[in-house]
Amino acid sequence: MKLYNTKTRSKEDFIPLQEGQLKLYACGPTVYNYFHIGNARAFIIFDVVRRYFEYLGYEVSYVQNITDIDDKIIEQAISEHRDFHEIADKYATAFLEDCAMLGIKPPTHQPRATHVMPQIIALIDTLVQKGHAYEVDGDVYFDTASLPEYGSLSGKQIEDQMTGARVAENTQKKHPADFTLWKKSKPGEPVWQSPWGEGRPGWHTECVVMSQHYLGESFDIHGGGIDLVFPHHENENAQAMALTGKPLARYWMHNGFLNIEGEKMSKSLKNFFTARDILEEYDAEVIRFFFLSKHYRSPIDFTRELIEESGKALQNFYKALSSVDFLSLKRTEITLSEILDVEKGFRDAMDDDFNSAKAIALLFDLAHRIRDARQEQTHREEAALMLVKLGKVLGFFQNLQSRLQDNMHDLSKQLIDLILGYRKEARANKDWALSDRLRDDLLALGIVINDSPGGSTWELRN
RNA sequence: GGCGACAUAGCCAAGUGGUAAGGCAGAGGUCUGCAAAAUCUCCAUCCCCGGUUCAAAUCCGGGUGUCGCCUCCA
Repeated sequence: MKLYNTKTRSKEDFIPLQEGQLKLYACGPTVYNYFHIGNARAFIIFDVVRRYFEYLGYEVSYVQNITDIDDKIIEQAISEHRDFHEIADKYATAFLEDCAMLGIKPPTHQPRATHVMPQIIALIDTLVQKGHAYEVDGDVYFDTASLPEYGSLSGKQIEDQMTGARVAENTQKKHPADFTLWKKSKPGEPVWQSPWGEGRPGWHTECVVMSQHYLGESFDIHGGGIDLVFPHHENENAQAMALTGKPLARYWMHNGFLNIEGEKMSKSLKNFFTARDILEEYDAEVIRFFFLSKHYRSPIDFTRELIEESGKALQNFYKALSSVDFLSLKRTEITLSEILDVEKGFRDAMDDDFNSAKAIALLFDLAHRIRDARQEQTHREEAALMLVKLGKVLGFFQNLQSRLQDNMHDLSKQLIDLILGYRKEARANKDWALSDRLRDDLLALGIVINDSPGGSTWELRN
């Protein structure tokens, strides 16, 4: 298993801290709004990381935070004229709903920042006592100069980067790179009591507290979007280094950005889509296919044409599974070496820094085998079993049964409507013998015809 | 100013030294009363220039182009 580590900018062999166990942390949302389609990409990618490790037999602890106190939430609360708690709850609930819609398996733990406030304050206090943080008039800052390793994750040299960068003047800080750990409250803002007076936590600290609480002071993989490398993850790691002398995580994984029609998604360009918007229009599984058909570290361009293309491509799997009547398969064993080789190829692809695009190509290979009329029946069934097995590792086929049954259901309805069409024609020709025969035959199948002046309808007899 | 990513067929996209996966679209064959479906086959030498090598999409150097980060951001 190799994965690309942002910290070293290279692919490395993955070696877990404890054999057979994966401690994974991926940054969740700040719940000030519905999350957008770019967030969805990250959530789906780390869902697949988690599923793949589980498939490999790892015992996975997957923690994802819900940051429910932050400037943006306060701003949103003001604009909606509501309490910040209500806003945070509203969007946290929406977040969970949307993730479920996307077929994302719930993380092992999903802690909220406001539930760990004593620990956040304790962490900041420790940093102050260790000389890595300082207070100025109710605000507490992390002292980046106190940590020689600061910048090592993102590859930034503090002195260089600040020239020309748009960094707001803050005369309170000792150094422009110093970041806020604790923020003195302004009137009307939510407050917690602290050794530095009433205030609230800055960004970055809650992730350190929550990840270490569930995963230990240093864990295996920390993930998030590429934009989080700096400053968020750099600052998280700095706190951990200052606290324990050890990095927060051994491997840092970051997914690439999502653009819309070739442009950066932004509210001002009016190309900002929430996952909720997209899910109204497209199937979650199609969205997942779209994301996984490209490597997670590459930028991805979101267009309707490409989503629709993904839908067509995905349809191949269902056609194949329908052709073997997958739901009626009794066998579960896969013994054919050719099919097992495909599984090996799938693992090789996924072991290579989660090459899901290559893995999907192997799923098509299976679909192709299933649909190839020249194959022996047994081979087709084994290929179908493997297709579902591997597809599920990527999070596909979660509603396989209803999906395949719905197809059948729709077909039945269409067939009945078709027969009713013939009967209508027969009745128009006063061919009562045929008309009655059609009605009786349908009735024998439990389908009741109701004739009315406006036409005929049908229902199933209970 | 600093840092980084990317550039593969009409489109999307894998591929880090040995002669270009897969998907969408397209073309042709089989099948077929016609059509559709199904199925089979076909469709690129990898942005440009130079270098290393028996051999490069793949390594090195130089261009060109696109995008991103350094400010809240997945």
